[in-house]
Amino acid sequence: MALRVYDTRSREKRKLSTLDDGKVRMYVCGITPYSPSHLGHARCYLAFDMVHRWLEASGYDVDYVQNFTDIDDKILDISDSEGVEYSVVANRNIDDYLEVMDAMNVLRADHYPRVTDTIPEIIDMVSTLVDKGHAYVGDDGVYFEIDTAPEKFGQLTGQTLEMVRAGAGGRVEDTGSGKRDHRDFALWKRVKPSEPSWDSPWGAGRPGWHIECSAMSLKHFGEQFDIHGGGHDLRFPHHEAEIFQSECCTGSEPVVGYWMHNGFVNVNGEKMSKSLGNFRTIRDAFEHHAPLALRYALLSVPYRNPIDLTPEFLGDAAIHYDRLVEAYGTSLSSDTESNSDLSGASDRFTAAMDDDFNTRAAIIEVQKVVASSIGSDVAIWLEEHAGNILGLLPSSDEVRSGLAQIDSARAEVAERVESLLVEREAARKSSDWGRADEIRDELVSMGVVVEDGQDGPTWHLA
RNA sequence: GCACGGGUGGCAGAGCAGCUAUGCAAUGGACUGCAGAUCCAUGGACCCGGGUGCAAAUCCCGGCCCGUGCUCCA
Repeated sequence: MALRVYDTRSREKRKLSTLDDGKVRMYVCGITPYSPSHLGHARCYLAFDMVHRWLEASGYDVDYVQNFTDIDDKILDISDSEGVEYSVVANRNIDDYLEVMDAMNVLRADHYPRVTDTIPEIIDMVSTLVDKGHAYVGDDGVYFEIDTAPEKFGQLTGQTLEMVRAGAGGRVEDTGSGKRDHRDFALWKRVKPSEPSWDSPWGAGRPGWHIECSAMSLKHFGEQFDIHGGGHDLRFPHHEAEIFQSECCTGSEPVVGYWMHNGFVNVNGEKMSKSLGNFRTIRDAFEHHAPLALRYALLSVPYRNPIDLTPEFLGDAAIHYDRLVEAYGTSLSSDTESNSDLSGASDRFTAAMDDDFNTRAAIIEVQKVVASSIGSDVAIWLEEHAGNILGLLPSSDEVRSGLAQIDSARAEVAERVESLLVEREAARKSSDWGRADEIRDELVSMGVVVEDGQDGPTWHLA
């Protein structure tokens, strides 16, 4: 039994083997905070939160770094139009991000470095690349020269230099004017005096898009680390650019042991994007779905597969989530054991998670336990597996206080309900269905649902 | 065009050589004044064509179709 992780670079699941035994250094590309977080972000950071939790549950000491790209063209566009500092826009959206992630039980990373706090390290890295001949200074910035390390090209996407040359077509002219080759990419962009900028040996400017991740991972982890995560779309060019920058700077390779990429979110079968008008923020989704029900939905498909968030899919997840919480609550207040085979469920759960974090298969084990048993041992099992590992449960205190609230709400109406039910049973006995249904309607209007069973009626709050 | 990932029952979605996936929906039954809930049971699938195996959704070859990427993107 060993954890196997799919690595985009080698295109296979490999047994996890880390640089230091028992320790995992994990870097995940964070957000560019130019807008409120959307469902694609939810999928990505929920996936890596799950990875984080499973690694720790498996006994690893995890050092988890996730950056904020807090200076960028889109942030500047927004701050210009609002007439505020770029940091106002960035901080507002970072706060939004952390809030919605907290609501979905995402554990905090150990470090959230920002580009604007990493400028000296970025400048050092660019300087080294220039000194080593991997980068050159053009008239509008500093560029990495792909032809100095062509063997590193295509490690994550399988593309060759020729393919990208052919495929880029008309877009070539739009990219930096100082490039010698369109496949080269910017390390440092010289900017207009009116824009926020930092001094550098190449003039005032700001970092290119890819360099911050290389600089931050080098700063926090050193020359090599174990897991690098991010969205599927970042494989090229962003992550391939990181390989160039990091490995050419330090000379150590591979910079990353396992490249992990999560699949995309579709909405009703279409890729979620602003141009299609089906772009949804996490906050909007909270209007219709409990944060943890949303988490349930997003974890119920293996992280590498695309996921289509249709109303039916989200509705199913909400049903399962409610059942899970109910079973947990009932089990919490039980003082007898279920006598069911929980160790078999544990084994299958572990095997599923060890197989490249197959949360779908793991959740099925949770569903089976939820469906089949109630007991104090079930409460403990659910708390560990559905709660601590998958992060799908509110805390036991929250569940208990939720139950207590329901109890007190029940107690408030209990007397009235019981007397109405007595009256209704009398009506039913004399086959006065009109009167019986009238009383049931009255109870419904009080928010009480009546269910007739073999041993007489039972009721609960809607 | 090139690269990568896919095509599984009504729907969603695992499995990736042999053993009921699962959930929702459906059907039959129990219960039932009606409703609801619950319980039991049942049917139903692996894109097409070849190949290798005792055995193929699962491996190989060839098609067809879909998604994503190819310098905004998690």
